[in-house]
Amino acid sequence: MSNKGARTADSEARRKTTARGGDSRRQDLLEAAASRFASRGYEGTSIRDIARDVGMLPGSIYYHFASKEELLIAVHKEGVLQVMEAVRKAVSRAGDDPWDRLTAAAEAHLESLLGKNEFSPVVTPQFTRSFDDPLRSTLIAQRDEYESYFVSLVNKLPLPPGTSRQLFRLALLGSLNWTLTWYRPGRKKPATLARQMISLYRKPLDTTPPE
Amino acid sequence: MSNKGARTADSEARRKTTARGGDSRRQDLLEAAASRFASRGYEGTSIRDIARDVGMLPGSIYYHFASKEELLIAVHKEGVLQVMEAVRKAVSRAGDDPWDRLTAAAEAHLESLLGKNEFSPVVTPQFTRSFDDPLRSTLIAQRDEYESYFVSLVNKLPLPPGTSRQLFRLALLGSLNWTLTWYRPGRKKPATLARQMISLYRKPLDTTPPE
DNA sequence: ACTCCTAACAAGCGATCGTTTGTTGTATTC
DNA sequence: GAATACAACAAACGATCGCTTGTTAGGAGT
Repeated sequence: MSNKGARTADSEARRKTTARGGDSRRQDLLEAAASRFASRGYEGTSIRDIARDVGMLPGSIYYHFASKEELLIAVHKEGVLQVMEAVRKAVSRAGDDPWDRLTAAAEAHLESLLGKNEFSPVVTPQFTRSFDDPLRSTLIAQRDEYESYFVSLVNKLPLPPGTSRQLFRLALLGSLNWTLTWYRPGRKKPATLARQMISLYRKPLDTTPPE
Repeated sequence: MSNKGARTADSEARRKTTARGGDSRRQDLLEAAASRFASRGYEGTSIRDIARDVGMLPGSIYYHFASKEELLIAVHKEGVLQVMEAVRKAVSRAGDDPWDRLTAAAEAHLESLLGKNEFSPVVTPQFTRSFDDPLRSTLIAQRDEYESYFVSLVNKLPLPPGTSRQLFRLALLGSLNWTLTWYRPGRKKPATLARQMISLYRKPLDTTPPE
């Protein structure tokens, strides 16, 4: 019970800043940056663009973030967090069957990737590709924490002997993530898409009779 | 030595320019731009970067290409052409079996995507995503010509009734193209990867007995 | 009341961006 | 040998880039 009251809690007090509303401007900046990064890319987005979106002068951003790069890292981190929480929650709602759990994860994954969430496109490794190594490693490390969750889901799957679980995971994630390039909202719900993609794997597509 | 027969071929003479080497500098520019675009992205690449790579002053590029955007379009076009030729040739070498033909196409696709070819990463739709509409439509139109070839290959496949051929095609291309984000050379050959990915679809992964 | 901190504004820094313009050496053509 | 076309150089244009600095209005804590 070493809760000493206000003395040790100065770090928490600093996070709330103005007491009412929290650091809402920081969140505004994160969202505006995520949206811009997702649609125009990192290099294609200027500090001035983001500032204009939130109604702030360019220089003022540097009160909240030390650099454009740190803003990117924060956006990426927030994105990983949001997707990971959505997936974890969906899996915990699913039953014990390993396929059901993987399906629930895929559904939640696609829903946050294609849904209203502006952060998730930034999280994709394809986004990370163009950076070089101090920054790149940081982003990959954040992302890996999420990806390893899929490893454990796939490992629990009863698969035919000789099947490469790693390859299956990468192939499935590829199919899912690739929807970002062609999906148009309205046609089919993301969750439906995810379920259908998984069932493509479960059932055999080859109808030619073995001899 | 002075070939006199080139009387009527002034259009061809114009393409070769200096007679020795053809328009080799234009090709140099295309390759340098492709390599930069692939590794740093379009916005992350400056005209000065490309000029330095080929040993030329920045302004000189504008003798060969009217703008940075036209250079991108030319790079993209060349990339589509190279991949399409490789795939067409591979398919024509394959037999009549629809699965064999699709497998051959996937192998060639992955080989040029992951191999030494610097152009192919630029061709991926993920690269196209961040541009806006006059340019974006141009690139997508170039790419669609290639993608429609896969449509015809998948359409010839004997699939179980009720299977969405469109979804299967998109899922497969997703798995293949996503390798760009995780593949590291040396571990496994691209062609092997392609074959294994297709076989993931052909055989059922679900081993739970139906009741 | 008095500090102190927060969160922003205002202005501008040097660097780099895509692009333009004028010029020049060098082959090719007549 | 003169005229032409090619393929590049040299220099700079205005715009925009990420970022820095100095300042200020207004709450919060004591």
